[in-house]
Amino acid sequence: MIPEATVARLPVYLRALTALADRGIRTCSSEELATAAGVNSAKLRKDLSYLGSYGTRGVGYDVDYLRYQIAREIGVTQDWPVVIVGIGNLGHALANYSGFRSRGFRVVALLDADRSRHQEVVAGVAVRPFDDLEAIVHEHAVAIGVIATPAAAAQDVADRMVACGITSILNFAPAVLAVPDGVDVRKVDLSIELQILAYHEQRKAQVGQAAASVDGVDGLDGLDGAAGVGSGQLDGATIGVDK
Amino acid sequence: MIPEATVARLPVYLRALTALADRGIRTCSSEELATAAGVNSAKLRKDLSYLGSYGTRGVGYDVDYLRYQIAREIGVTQDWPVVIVGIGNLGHALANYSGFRSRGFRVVALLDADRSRHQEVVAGVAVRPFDDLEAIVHEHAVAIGVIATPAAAAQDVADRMVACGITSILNFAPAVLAVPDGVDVRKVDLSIELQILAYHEQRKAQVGQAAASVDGVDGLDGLDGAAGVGSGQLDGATIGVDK
DNA sequence: AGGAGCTTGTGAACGCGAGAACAAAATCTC
DNA sequence: GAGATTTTGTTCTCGCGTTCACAAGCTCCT
Ligand SMILES: NC(=O)c1ccc[n+]([C@@H]2O[C@H](COP(=O)([O-])OP(=O)(O)OC[C@H]3O[C@@H](n4cnc5c(N)ncnc54)[C@H](O)[C@@H]3O)[C@@H](O)[C@H]2O)c1
Ligand SMILES: NC(=O)c1ccc[n+]([C@@H]2O[C@H](COP(=O)([O-])OP(=O)(O)OC[C@H]3O[C@@H](n4cnc5c(N)ncnc54)[C@H](O)[C@@H]3O)[C@@H](O)[C@H]2O)c1
Repeated sequence: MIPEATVARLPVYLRALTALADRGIRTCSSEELATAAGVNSAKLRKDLSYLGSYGTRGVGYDVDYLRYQIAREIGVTQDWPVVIVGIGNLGHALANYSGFRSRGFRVVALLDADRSRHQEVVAGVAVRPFDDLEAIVHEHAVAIGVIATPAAAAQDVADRMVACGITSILNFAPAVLAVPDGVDVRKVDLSIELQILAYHEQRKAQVGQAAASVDGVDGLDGLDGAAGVGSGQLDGATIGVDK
Repeated sequence: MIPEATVARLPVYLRALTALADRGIRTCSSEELATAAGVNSAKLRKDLSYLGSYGTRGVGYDVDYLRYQIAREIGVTQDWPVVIVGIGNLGHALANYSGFRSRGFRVVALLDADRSRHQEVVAGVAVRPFDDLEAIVHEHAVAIGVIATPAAAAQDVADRMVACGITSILNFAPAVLAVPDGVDVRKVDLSIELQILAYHEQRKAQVGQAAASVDGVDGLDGLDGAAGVGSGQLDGATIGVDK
């Protein structure tokens, strides 16, 4: 129903609205909200129009009301239980991350295959054996799992998650996961982000060099609009399994 | 020159090729590589065609040769110096992450505004005062900066980075950064990823409910293809500043 | 050497998202 | 209360990315 690109921006709007509300602002125009969210106002209005007509012409949007509507549409008015698997460097950071709870997610369990970690308590939650996964998923009706294990273990963990009934996975391991239809996978991949930056960085350097060697000394004048403009942030799909 | 969507997938291909090489495979078809990378083979071939004709018809691609060509195109045959600012929970994990060095990036400095952290050494790199940023950037010719501070500090840190000459920023803070033209910003936002999953999760639940109430008892049979299919992973642009 | 069998590289069609532009609706002014 | 002003919601167009389908080209076998 709602385009995927719009769904990806709704959380940004939600955050911007929360920031406005925190500053005591009760009403805002599409222009203001768009600036706060880092998009242009036409796109913002079109995105919001998919949810319904929650604005008032000539006035703008009621911050709290719009916030609630977006939150409801995304589904973060309720609390989502989440399990994190792989409590190493990254898993610890995630477990300690306060942004989870404040945005509608609750870490109900931390799981790790390494026995020596089972004594530990991170952010008030005990680290438990990976084999407890099924019991926990059933007990708390967990639908969302986070994978922070090494890449080699990621597919196994995903398979186990799916077998337990988890239908949404956030994967931090640099591995391509195969999952059945109906299971969503999103990946967060630091190295890929850096490599994309490196690519553009290299191009800037090349253009600079070429301009310098053509113009003579200082090829930096005409570059402002030429380098790194207009490129969006979009990643390849990793959802479902392709046939 | 190369479409942005393709640039974002090249690192995935690179990783898949490395995995194949590690398994001793010297040659692969577009079909095999596409499967390993989680995309379809037509897209893979088109992506690779932007780099040149590095395959052999009837045979496929030489794994090592293609790997080198992609690495060269991305710019990871050279080493990129990187600074990380904000050595808290997440900053520690990033500093300890070995995937950096193995993929063409070298952490040359860890910076934090908090004095009490300046004694610390993480993964062999000392945590230094944030004010050392300029000296470090100049000394090591740093072009890429990583922000792992709280959201409130992110814009300040970005401004300082840009002032020092950094032209690529990877931002982990949940904040919209405004930067001048010519500076690339990519964001990694955990909460947004989770919220996108929550949205789809909620929709699955709604469809399940509707089907159950219409079909009578068990509405789960016909759902396989209906829920969470074909949705890609793409995020709103955060590059450059919009006017 | 020549044909059969693969596999790549690309032209063309299609669908989706971005952005501009405008009409509809609310408030404000007098 | 009527017109001016502001701001939303929507239509339309353009461009990009994905996918299909096939011709071009390489190898192997006979
Ligand atoms: N550290 C980072 O900043 C960072 C950044 C980007 C990506 N990553 C990726 O995130 C993942 C985790 O990184 P890390 O630095 O925390 O690694 P880590 O080695 O510190 O932690 C991995 C944890 O997973 C556990 N584990 C291993 N196999 C398991 C299994 N089958 N089931 C359950 N738990 C298992 C290990 O016991 C360990 O505690 C890796 O795939 C890494 O590539 C990490
Ligand atoms: N921890 C996570 O798993 C996680 C996940 C997603 C996003 N994030 C985001 O990443 C950021 C860091 O998270 P964290 O959990 O590591 O927070 P943290 O509070 O543990 O660490 C933040 C660090 O930044 C330092 N800092 C603050 N202001 C600074 C400044 N102006 N200059 C330099 N350093 C400064 C602080 O001293 C601290 O060491 C936050 O914006 C958070 O929202 C964290």
